[in-house]
Amino acid sequence: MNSEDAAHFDQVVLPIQTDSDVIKLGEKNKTDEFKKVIRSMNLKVTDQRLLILESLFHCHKKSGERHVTAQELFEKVVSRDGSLGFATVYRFLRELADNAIVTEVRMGGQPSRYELTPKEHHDHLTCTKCGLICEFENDKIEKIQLQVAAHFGFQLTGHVLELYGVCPKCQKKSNQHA
Amino acid sequence: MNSEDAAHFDQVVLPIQTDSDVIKLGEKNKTDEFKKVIRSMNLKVTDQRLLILESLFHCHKKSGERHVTAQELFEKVVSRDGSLGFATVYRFLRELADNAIVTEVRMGGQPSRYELTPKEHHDHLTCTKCGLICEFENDKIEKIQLQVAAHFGFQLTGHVLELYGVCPKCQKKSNQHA
DNA sequence: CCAATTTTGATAATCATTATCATTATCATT
DNA sequence: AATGATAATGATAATGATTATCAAAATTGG
Repeated sequence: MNSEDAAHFDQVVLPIQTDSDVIKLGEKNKTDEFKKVIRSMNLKVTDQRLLILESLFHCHKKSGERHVTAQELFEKVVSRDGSLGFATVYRFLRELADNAIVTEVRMGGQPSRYELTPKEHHDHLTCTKCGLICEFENDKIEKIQLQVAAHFGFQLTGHVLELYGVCPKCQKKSNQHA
Repeated sequence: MNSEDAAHFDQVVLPIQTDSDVIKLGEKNKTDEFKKVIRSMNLKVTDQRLLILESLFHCHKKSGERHVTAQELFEKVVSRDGSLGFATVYRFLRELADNAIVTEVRMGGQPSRYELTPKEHHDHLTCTKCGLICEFENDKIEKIQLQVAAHFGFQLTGHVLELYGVCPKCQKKSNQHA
């Protein structure tokens, strides 16, 4: 059930947004690009991995689905290849995260979400009720961080800023219940 | 293979203000104070809960142990009362967190850590070489965070800001080696 | 002290994630 | 194209943190 499904993925071709993609795709042969990505991690190219990358990339273009859980991704992928095991998805996602191709967002209590690593750094605002993630970026915060580090004599190498709150939808819900 | 990471992760070195505690203790009768805290949550006073609060407070005073996991706290507490079940610790910690008496810090993948909620919020600046943690606090960042949340219609409930860098000592070390 | 209500502790259940391992697939080299 | 060394897969069991369950024990207002 492996190699002949290649044609099968091709119907997923969508317009490409070049803003923040790590994986740059030529119009014609994205499969070749995905293969390069996989080889760049010193891994072997398999149909499963291509399918997973394909799905990830597909999500990446839809603004509401940019941060996927392993389960969600697994479901997407299984609908196209029913024999693909979820362990494969988890394993490959970890590999991708280790190689900084995807970024893992861990929100305590809720399952990790993954996104294709964007070129431009951004932080996250996460809903603690439903897991919705909004991305934002704020120059002022970045600058102050540098100042803080400097104040302690630190050489800043990275940071994690995660805001937690309740999204508008969930606020409405809890108001109704009350 | 996890517990030693946790230990070195938690060595907080900088300014610790014990007067900013939520629980104000008279020198003599802290038990009475703990009872008030418990009753303020509409819960009944039990020996277990007193012991847990006692232990939490004890940790709070030692700079290296401010952020405890439920397991760590359970172990401390069990050494004093062998019959105390860990479910009780988890339950009570959640109760305390719901009532904002303790603050839960969830760091992706790792078990939640709890600390007595300090009046003044602080963030962490962590050395990636030696694990040194400096606490800091910055009003500007806090305000911007509120603005960001408001912009998305979120009701902000918490945040994690972790800066990563190399501390002065480790900078010197790596200079010597080079 | 008593009765109504909580709390406790032992245990089982969840849920996300990992590890295991026999089977199958990949790919550099024939 | 065939081979074989190595890596990947998928089914399943294992793990680890946290929750739920529930009978027995403890608390507290009256």
